[in-house]
Amino acid sequence: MMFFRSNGSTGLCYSCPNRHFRFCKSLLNGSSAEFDAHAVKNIAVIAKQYLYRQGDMNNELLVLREGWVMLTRVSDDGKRQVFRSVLPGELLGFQQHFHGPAIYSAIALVDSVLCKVPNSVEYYSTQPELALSLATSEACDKMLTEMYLGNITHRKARERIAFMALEIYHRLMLRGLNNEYTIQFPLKQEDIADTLGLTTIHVNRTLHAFRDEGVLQIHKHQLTILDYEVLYALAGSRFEFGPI
Amino acid sequence: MMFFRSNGSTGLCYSCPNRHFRFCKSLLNGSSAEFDAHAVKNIAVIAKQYLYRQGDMNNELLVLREGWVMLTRVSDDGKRQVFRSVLPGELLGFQQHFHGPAIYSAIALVDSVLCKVPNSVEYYSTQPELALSLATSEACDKMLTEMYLGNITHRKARERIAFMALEIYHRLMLRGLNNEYTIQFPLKQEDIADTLGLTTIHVNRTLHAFRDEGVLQIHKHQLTILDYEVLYALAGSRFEFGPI
DNA sequence: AAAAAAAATTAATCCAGGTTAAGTTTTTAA
DNA sequence: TTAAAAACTTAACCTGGATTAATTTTTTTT
Repeated sequence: MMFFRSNGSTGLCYSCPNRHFRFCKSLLNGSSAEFDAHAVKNIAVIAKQYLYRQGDMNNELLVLREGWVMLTRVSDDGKRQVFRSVLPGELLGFQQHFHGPAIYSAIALVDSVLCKVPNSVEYYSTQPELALSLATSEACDKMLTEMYLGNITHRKARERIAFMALEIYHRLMLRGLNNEYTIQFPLKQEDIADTLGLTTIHVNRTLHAFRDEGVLQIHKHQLTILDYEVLYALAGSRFEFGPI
Repeated sequence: MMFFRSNGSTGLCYSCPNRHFRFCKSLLNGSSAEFDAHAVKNIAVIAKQYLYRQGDMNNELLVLREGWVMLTRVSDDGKRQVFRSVLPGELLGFQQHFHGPAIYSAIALVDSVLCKVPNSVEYYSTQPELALSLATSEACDKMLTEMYLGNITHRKARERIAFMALEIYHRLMLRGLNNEYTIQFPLKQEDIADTLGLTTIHVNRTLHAFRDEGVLQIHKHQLTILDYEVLYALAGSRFEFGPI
């Protein structure tokens, strides 16, 4: 774990903004004496650090406490696929085989803090509520991936970008991480391109058009929705069937 | 459940070809007295019947025993997305909210038999191993969806079709449902198109080219791989990181 | 503060796959 | 057994976005 710069502090679940959501809620609600919320290990990473890389074994199971993590995979032919962004409160690192190789890399895009959670079959085999929470978390990720699949398949560049912007805005808004119509947005044009199956050049062209039209603006790592109605019409309200 | 034609028989898990795999294995291994493997309700559907439709509430949780089920969703703009095929032994119908609306429709492409499995939070809250099996099942679906996302994003029509053919062949082979290099293949060209984000016309063109080149052939609902090496090279071995 | 690297921008050309518009064949229903 | 519907096929043309090739701006490192 040489990539991590641990701040050494014990967890502070009881004051964590994520404590009422998703996996954290189940962890804290559990009647288990085995899990001590005060003993959650915080892990701090700085921007551009990898949490793990595709192929790595024995990964941790983590919840993102604050920051922004992006999941990417480079295929044989050298092309990079960005799968999705992991936002605060979301689980990271669960897969079919607990200790099998990771199929994608996880990179922190900004300084981030993550919390280590139990990651053994044995542990979850005694905690049905937590195991079910794992299942729910996976179902949410699956649904998000399916939404992107449906968005990219058959749709044009403008619609794809509109969808992606609204989807991320929506997901951050549910966490109260927006400021009116503005959000922090650490993704580069290349990241957007590799998420949506476009070239950087075409993403640039399209973003320019959106700015000229007063629809959407990305400037200095801030994304601002200038015309929600137009963006919504372009996105096709697909993002609304997403996970809660 | 008026769509279903139940054969009324009790389940025969102990002679089911799926009993050693995935969710079924966990069901049967469970020491719970609550689940009686002899009481599994079989549900038979004929080809072209919907198991449920997008928007339906209170869906069953099902395992496909035999046959072929396809998951599709029609979006606002009338376009249809095919998400994936569900093959024997796979779980069907789990989602974030047990009794929320289905986000896609499930249709049987051939006469099929499904088994009803427990579908209440309460049940899984007492069965940690089963809950964990749900999580694993969702992780597998998620990985498959991610594979398709990576395949479709940035790749050309020939590669997409090669990938899809090999992926399905591979998944059926693991179940022993192949005959040498031939599999039963109930998908229409339109289904392939709606899976991969292509037009029916271009799928037709490409399949013709594959047949002329001696790579792949689909005829009378049978898919035959004529040149595995070439297909494998086109697919980019992406399908190998899939679920087991 | 200067140098180097990364990211964003702009323009010109090109092509994979979409669109439109017929066919033809196969399957299903009457 | 025939009629109708669904699925498949073929061809001509067109366009959204890829490719190639610079240049400029911003960010990071020294």
